[in-house]
Amino acid sequence: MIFGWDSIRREVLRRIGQREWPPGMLIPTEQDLATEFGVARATVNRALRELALAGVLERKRRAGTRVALLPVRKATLDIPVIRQEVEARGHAHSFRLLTHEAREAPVPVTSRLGLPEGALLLWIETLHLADGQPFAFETRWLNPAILPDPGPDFTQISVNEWLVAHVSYTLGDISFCAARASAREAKVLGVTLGEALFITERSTWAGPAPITLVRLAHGPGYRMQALV
Amino acid sequence: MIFGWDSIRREVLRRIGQREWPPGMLIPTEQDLATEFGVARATVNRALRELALAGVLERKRRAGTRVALLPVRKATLDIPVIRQEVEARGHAHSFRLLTHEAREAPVPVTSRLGLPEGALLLWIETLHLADGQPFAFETRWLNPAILPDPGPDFTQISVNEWLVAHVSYTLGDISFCAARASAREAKVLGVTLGEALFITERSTWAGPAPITLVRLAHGPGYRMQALV
DNA sequence: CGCGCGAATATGTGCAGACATATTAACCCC
DNA sequence: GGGGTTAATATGTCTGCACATATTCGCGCG
Repeated sequence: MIFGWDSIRREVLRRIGQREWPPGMLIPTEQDLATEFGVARATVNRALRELALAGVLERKRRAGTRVALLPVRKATLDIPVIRQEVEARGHAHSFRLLTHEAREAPVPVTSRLGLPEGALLLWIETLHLADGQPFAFETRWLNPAILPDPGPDFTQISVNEWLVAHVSYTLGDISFCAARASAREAKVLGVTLGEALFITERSTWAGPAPITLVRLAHGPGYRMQALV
Repeated sequence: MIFGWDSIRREVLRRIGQREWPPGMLIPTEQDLATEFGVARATVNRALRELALAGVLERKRRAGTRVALLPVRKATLDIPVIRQEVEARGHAHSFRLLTHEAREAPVPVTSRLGLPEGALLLWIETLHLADGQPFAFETRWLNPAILPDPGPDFTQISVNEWLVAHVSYTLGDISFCAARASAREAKVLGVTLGEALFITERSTWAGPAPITLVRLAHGPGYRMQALV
C-alpha cells in the first residue's frame, strides 16, 4: 500500500528492479505519478529526489526523469573518531603520543595546505591502541595558528578529539590507498617490514584556513565497510 | 541575504563554524528560525534535514535540534564502472577475460551469498587495462541463475557492464582493505610479489537473490578519493 | 536548409496550513 | 517521594497551490 514518500520510493525502486522501467527509460512525470498514487506532487518529488541523489534516477528540468543507464553507485561511509571506532569493536581505546614538535613542513605539505614555503607546523605522531594492541599509526601536520595559548595537553586528549571538540571544520577531503609498511611504521605498529597497510589521508579546513593534514596507517586485518 | 533553503543551510553552518552555536547546543526551533529568516517552516526544515543527514545536527521530535557533539563525518564516494573510471583519467579502457568456468564455490562464498554448500557458481577472472597497462584485477563469483540462456559473451562485454545493463541490483555492501599481492596477482598485475594492493570487495543482491561477489585488486598508485 | 527566438513543459522550490508521532515535562495519586 | 498517566511540544510529513528555471520543441525567417 502506498503510504508516505518512502513507499513511493520503494515502489519506484521495485519497478526499476523488475524492469518494468528499464535503464534509460523516461518515467512518468511527477504529476502523473502523484495522480496514480493519489498523493501530492511534493510527495512524489521527495521520493524521486532521494532516488536521484542515490544515483538511481537522472532528472532534468523539462526533459523529465529517466532511469540511470550506468547507475553510479554511491556509498556513504562514516568516518568516526578513532576512539568510537575502537570502542564499537568492543575494545578499550588508548593512545601514546610519540612525537610533538615544531617542524618546517616540506613543500608537498605546505602546497597542499596553501601555506607559504618553509612554514613552521606542528608534527605529531600518535599511536592508537585497541586493548593495548597497536590499532593505527597517526602522523599529522597541524597548523599551530589555530591553537589557543597555552596549547592543549595532547598527552591527555588525542589531537583528533581535541580538534573535533574545539574546531568546527567545515570542509576537507579524504582519500584511501594501500602502501607497504616503512621501517618506522613496521616498528611502531608491530608488523613485518613491507606489510600492506591501509592508509587514510585527510586534509581539513575551517573555511579558507587550513587546519591539519593527517595520515592514518592501519595494520593488516583492518577493513573499512560501507553500505551501498 | 537569505534566499532559498541552501542559504539557510549555509547560515546555520556558519553559526556553528563561528561557535555562535557551539557543539551540544540546542538551536532555535524550526518555527523560530522560519520567523527569523522570514520563510516558511518547510524551508527551514529542508535546510536542517540536510544538515542532520550530513551529521552536523542531531534532531529528535519534541526534544529539538542540537549541534552534534561528535559530528560523525560522512563521506560519500562514487563507485563508478571501471570503464568510466579509467576513461575519466584520460586512458583507454580494455579488458581481458582470463578465466570463465563453473566451479564449486567454497564455503565462505556460499555462506556469504546465502547459497547451499557446494553450489555451482561461475568463477570469472578479468584483467582491466588502462592504455594497455594493468589497472585492476577482478575476480568474481557469479550466480548463474540470473543469466539468460544462452549466456552473454563476456569476452565482448565485461561482466561488470553486462550486469549494470541487465540486472538491477538493489542492495549490497562494499568494503575496502589492503593486502599483499599473491603470486598470481603479482604476475597478472605486473607488480612485485608482496606489493601492497588496494582491495575492493562487493556483494550485490537483487532483492533476496544473490548476484555476485567481486574482489577488485588495484596496484600501487591507486587512490580512492571522496569529499567530506 | 540552418539558425535563432519564443512557447511549452517538467522539475525545483516556495508558502500556508494541517495532522501524525515521538519524546519530554507536568501532574496526580498512592 | 515514586511511579504511572496525561498533556505539551518540536519535528516529520502531507496537501494544494504558486511561481521560478532550465531545457526542449517547433516555428518562422533569412
